[in-house]
Amino acid sequence: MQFHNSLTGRKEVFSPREPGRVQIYVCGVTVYDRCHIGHGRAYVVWDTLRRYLEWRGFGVQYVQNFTDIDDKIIQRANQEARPWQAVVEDNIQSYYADMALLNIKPATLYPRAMESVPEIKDFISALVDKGYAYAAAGDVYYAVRKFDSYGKLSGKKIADLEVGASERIVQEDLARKRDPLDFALWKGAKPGEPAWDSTFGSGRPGWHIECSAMIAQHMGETIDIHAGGEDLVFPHHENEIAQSEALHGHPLANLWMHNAFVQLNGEKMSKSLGNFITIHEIATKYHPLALRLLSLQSHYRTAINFTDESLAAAARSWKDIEQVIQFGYTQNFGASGEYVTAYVERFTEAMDNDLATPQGLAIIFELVKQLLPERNRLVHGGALMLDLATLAMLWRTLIYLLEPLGLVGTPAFALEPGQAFTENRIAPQEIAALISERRAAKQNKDYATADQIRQTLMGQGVVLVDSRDQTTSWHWQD
RNA sequence: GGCGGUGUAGCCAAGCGGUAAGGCAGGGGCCUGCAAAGCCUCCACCCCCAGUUCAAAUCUGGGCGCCGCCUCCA
Repeated sequence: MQFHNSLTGRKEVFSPREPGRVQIYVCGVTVYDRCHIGHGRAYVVWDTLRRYLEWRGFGVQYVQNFTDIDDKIIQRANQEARPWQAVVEDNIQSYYADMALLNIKPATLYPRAMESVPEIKDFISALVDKGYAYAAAGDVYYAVRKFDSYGKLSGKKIADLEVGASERIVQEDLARKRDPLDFALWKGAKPGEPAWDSTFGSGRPGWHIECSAMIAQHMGETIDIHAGGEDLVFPHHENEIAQSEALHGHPLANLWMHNAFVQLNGEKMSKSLGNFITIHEIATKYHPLALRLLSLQSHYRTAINFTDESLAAAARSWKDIEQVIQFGYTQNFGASGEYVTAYVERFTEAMDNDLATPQGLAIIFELVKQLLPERNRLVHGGALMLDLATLAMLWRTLIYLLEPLGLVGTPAFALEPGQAFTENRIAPQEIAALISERRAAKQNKDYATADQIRQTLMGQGVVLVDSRDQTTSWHWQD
């Protein structure tokens, strides 16, 4: 099993520190707003990593934080004229709901930064004691130049950074910092903002220190995998490394993995740019697993350009998979039994190669392509081409392979997809009446009337299927 | 400007030196009163130029385009 390590820039054989056990930490969201489809892609990717490792037999500790204090949260609370805690709580609940839509397994632990303030303060004190950090007028800064390997993750050199930093420096911060590159570990309290007491004075933690402190608190000094969005490589993850490795003297994580972004019209989608579509919004129009499928159709290190066309295509593909899944359940093919090992081997080989989900999905579609026509033959009254035992084995293999991709199971849907269309459906008795009316018309060779009835029902989402034996069956369009 | 990534059909995408997987969309045919479903079938000068090689989408060199990071951001 190989994964791409951002630290070395190449694929490496994966070997956890303890055999059979993997610790993964993923940087979570700052909870001042709802999640957009970019967040969805990111967490689908890391959930798939987690599921795949579990599928391969590892025990996985998956920890993902919430940043629950920050300038934007304070700003949002002021706008909405309510406590920052309320903004945080609402958005965390929305986060859980949105992730459930995408069939993302709950993390082992969701630590919140504000629950770890004591640990954060201790961490900062220890860095000060070791000479890596210094207090300045109520703030505490990390002295970047003290950490020799600063820049090793992002490939940046201190000399290159100086230019950028000096151009954008905020004058009042510069006055306190010994060096423009230094970053805040503790921010001195400002009037009217939430603050916590500390030996450095009243204030709140900087963003980067949260993750370092919470990883140490909940997972240990070195973990197997640290993951997050590629935008976090610099400065966030670089700073985490500087903090944790300066204090502990050994690697924070052996493997660093980063997901590429979702673009909208060729441009980065982000809260800052304001060009985002929320997961919630998508789920009212499409089955949310179509979004999961779309995310997995691209490799996690490749940008996805999100368009209506690509989502619509994914929705059609998802419908095929969904129909095949349903087919097996109605046929009672059973979840246990033999698999077609050739498919399992090819799937495993693809996924072992840096989580190559597009190739994994190609194998999924090979199975779907065999099963779907059989399902359709059955629905439309034709005879099956394959025997049931073979179909059952193919179906079981499909279900088995869909599991690590998170495309099967029972997602806790907060919204019923397509609910708007199902509420006012035509009654089956009415359909039956129209079918017999149409049969009479057909017998009289009144095809105009027959076609009109077909059209009418089609408008109601009902598809009529004529069989050779003069009978007509029907099913919902979706 | 520095660092990183990427460029394969209308769209997504595989490919890791041996003559272009798979999916979506689309075209044609058989079947059908019309449909649906099924079956058959069609659909790529691999960003450009120059090398290496018997052989290159794949390797080397040089261009060009797009994206990201360098500032809060998955």
